[in-house]
Amino acid sequence: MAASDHTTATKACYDVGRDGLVSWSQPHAEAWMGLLETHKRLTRELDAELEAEHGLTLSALEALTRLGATARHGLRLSALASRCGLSLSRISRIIDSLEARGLVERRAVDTDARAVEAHLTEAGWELARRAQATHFASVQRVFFERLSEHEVALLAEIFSRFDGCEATACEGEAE
Amino acid sequence: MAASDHTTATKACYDVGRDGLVSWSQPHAEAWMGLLETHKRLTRELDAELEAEHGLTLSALEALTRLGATARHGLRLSALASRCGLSLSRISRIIDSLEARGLVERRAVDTDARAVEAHLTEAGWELARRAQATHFASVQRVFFERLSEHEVALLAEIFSRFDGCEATACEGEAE
DNA sequence: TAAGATTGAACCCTCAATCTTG
DNA sequence: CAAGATTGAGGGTTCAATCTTA
Repeated sequence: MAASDHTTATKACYDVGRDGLVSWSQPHAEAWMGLLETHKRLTRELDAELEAEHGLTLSALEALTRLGATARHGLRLSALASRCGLSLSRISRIIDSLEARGLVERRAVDTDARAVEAHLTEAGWELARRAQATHFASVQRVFFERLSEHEVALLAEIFSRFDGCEATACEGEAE
Repeated sequence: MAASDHTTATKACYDVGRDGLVSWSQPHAEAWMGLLETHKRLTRELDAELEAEHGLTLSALEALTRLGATARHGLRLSALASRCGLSLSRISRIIDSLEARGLVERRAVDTDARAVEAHLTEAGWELARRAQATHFASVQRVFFERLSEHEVALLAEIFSRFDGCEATACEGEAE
């Protein structure tokens, strides 16, 4: 695997092997691949659990949670999409399915006839709380239990650097 | 958001707010959400770039790379699936599309008539090297450039704890 | 013209069913 | 019967096209 030994150079993160194929130095490979694989493993497990227990997908739970986090338990679809990091198209269909289950309802906005707000119903609010409780316990079990407090803080700091925050997402709209 | 103050208790990672909705303590929220959002952001950017430059998806590049990493530039579909962390079904279709582009070919295995091996063609091998080179540079740009060497090692160590390594994936098959 | 939302097409992925061979 | 592979169905997601309204 012909690892590069000049650990002083911050830039040399990968090498070309004798056969012409590129490969990272070991810690780099493990950090990047580890991010991908850890994400895949954890989200699969959490998603399956959430689906089995509440018939919700991770994205649907996030939508419910974002709605529940606002004062009026409602948000415009476009605002919800941007907060969830999903396309407006996807959010529209997620709301379709939540509405069909009676967890959410669409309401017209009187100040702007183009807009639609999704609002939690009583059932939606109750499911949001129940699902969040079990989901949080699951995340605790599969993720936080393997980390020290110090490491949690470290990860929080590191991931905050990738926060993008691309203009539109940061406009602090009223709730 | 009514944060819990007993930082000595390692277990208290979330609280129930005055309104009944659960929320994590801030560093926990940022660590977990940060993992999800960072993964989403980075893979989207890398995937788009890879698609634009080489017409490959992240998974297709991984398949090509795994094949190129073996001595014979070939692997059984089931072995490839387990190394990529994808379903055999998905791998079969990825190989379909790579084969249609002349990057890979399916070969029968003489010792087991049920098995099929995917082998890199000359064109596939060349694309693998080119795509890897630009992809590695992209990962460097969007990921490693924001991390110190120490942090890379830290992340590698942390993510290794989530390695699952569930029996079948760990049987060191010959290449 | 542009913004908010919806819809159709297409891709990535998994699961279950099927077919073939050990 | 079990293992390797393929195929059909279905869900999650995005993009482009469309419709309505600011």
